[in-house]
Amino acid sequence: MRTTTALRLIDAQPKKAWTVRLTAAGLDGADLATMDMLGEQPRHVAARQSLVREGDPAETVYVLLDGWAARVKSFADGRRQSTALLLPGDVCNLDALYVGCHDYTVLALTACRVAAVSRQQLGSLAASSPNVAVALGWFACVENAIATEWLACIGRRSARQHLAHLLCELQLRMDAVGLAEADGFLLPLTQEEMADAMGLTAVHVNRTVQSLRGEGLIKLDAHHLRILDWPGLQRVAGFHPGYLHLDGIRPLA
Amino acid sequence: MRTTTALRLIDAQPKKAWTVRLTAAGLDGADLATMDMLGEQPRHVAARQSLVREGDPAETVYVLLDGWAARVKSFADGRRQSTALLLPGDVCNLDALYVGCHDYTVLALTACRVAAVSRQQLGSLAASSPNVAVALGWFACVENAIATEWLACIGRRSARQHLAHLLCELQLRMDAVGLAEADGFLLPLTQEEMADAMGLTAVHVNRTVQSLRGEGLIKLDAHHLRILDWPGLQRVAGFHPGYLHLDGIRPLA
DNA sequence: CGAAGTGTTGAAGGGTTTCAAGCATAGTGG
DNA sequence: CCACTATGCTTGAAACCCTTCAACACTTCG
Repeated sequence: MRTTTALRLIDAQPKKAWTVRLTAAGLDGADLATMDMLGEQPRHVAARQSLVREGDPAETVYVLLDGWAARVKSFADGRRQSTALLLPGDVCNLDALYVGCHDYTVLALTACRVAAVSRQQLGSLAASSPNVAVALGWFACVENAIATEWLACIGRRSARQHLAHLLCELQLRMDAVGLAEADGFLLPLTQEEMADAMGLTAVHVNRTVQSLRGEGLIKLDAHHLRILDWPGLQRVAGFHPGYLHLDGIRPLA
Repeated sequence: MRTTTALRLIDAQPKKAWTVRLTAAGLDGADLATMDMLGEQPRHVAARQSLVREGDPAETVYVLLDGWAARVKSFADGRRQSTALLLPGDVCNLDALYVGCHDYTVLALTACRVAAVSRQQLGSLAASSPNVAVALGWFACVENAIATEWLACIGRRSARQHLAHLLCELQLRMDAVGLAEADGFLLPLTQEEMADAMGLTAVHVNRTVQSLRGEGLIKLDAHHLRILDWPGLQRVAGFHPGYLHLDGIRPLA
C-alpha cells in the first residue's frame, strides 16, 4: 500500500511543487527558468532507500519532486531521530554546497522522484546570480525556522501537543505545494516514522493518535488524515504558523 | 558576579571572534575587510535584556562580539525553550535578511557587545559580492547543523548524555574563537538557562551536573567549567564533532 | 537587614518507555 | 485459493526517567 500510494504521487505534475517553492523564494524570469530546469532526467528512488548517507562525501544536491523523505540521525544502539520531514519541493541536502560530508542520512519514506544537481553546477549558478544565492539563503532560513520550532516541540510540548503541532505543520506545508485538501492530506508515515520525528516511541505515538481521535480532532485511517476540527487542533498544539514563513521571502529592497 | 565576569569579556580584543568566523566562512581580502568593518560603534546590551523580541519587525542583523546570548522561544504558560546558544562571533538573527518578523527572542545572558548591521546594508553587500552571499549561506548551514544535532540530543539522549554533549560542543565552539583553555572555559549560564537549552528542568540539570561531577568527568564551580576527562566526556555524550564543521567552508571550485 | 537570585536536596507523582502479546492486513508462493 | 510471512497497528502491565512541589543554604545587592 505504501508503494501504491507513492506511485500515484509520482505521476502528478512534473515539478509543480518545486516551482511553487522557487517563486516563494523570490525567483522569477530567467532565474526561475534556470533553477526549474536543473537536474533534468529525474531519478527515482524506492521507498526505504537512502539518498545520501551519514558520512558520505557531498557531491550532489537533491531536490525532492514527488514523495516523502526524511533526514535521519542514527545512533550506535539503533535509536534514530528524524531532523526533518521532506515534502515535494524541499531541498534534501542543501548543505552539500558548503560542507565536505553529510552528518545525516536522507531516507526515502515513500517511492520518490528527485532532481539531482551537482554542487559545482548549483554553486556556479549561485555565484553568477545574486538572486539565486539569496534564494538558497532563504531555503536555509526556512529550514532553520522549522528545525527550531521542532526543538520547542520536543523540548517543551507534551506528546499530544507535539503530535497536534506536527499535523498542523504538515497540513500547511502540503497545502503550500498544492498537495493538501482543505481538511486533510495523504500522510504516508508509519507510526514508527512519526515517532522518530517526534522523539517518542511508536507505542506512545499510537496512544497519542488515539487520544486526538477520541476527542474528535482528527481521523487517521489507512494513511489518510482528515482534520475534523482545525481550530481545535491548533489550540491543542499551540500552533502559530508564522514560523513556516508561508508568505515567501521578504524583498531586500 | 554574572555582570563582573561579563565585563571582563567585554574588554577583550575588539572583534577577534568575528574575524575568525569570517575566515572560516571563506572570506579574505576586501570581502573580509568589509564584513569586519560592519556595524561600527558596537552596541552594549545588559544581561537579561532582549536584543530582538518575538514578533518584532526584522530590520537589523546583530553580530555578537562579546558575551553570551540565546535564541529563546516562549510559551503562554511560561515554559521556554532555547533554540541556540550564541557565542562571540555568532550571528544572532541572520534570518532578518529574509523574513519580515522574528519568531524568537534573542536574550543577552551576560552583558554583551554586538555589531548592528541594517538588513539593507548587509543585503546589498551580499547582492554585490558572491563570496559574501556564500558566506551567509555557510553561517546558515552551520546553524542548521547545530540545531539538528540538538534535536537528536533532546529527542534521543538521556539528560546525562545530553549535558555531556552540550559541554563538549561548547568547549569546541569556544576554542574555535580562542575563548577556551585546553581543559575548560568560563560557562556563564545558570542551571536554569542550561535547562532551557536542554528541554529539562533546572532541578534535573542540577542532579545531572552532580552525576557528571561525581564520576570525575567535570568540575563546575562558580561558572568555571573544567573538563577533567575529555575522552570520557565525549564517550558518555556520544559526541562526534563533525557536525560543527570546524574545518571551515568547503571551497566551491 | 531584608530581598532576590542561584544552587541543592527530598519526596511524591506522572508522562513516557519498555516488554510482551495479539490482531489485522497485504503480499507471496504453493 | 489458502497457508505463510512480514509489516504495521493496538493493548496491557510494570518500570523508569524526569517533573513537580517544597524547603533550605548561600551569595549578592539595595
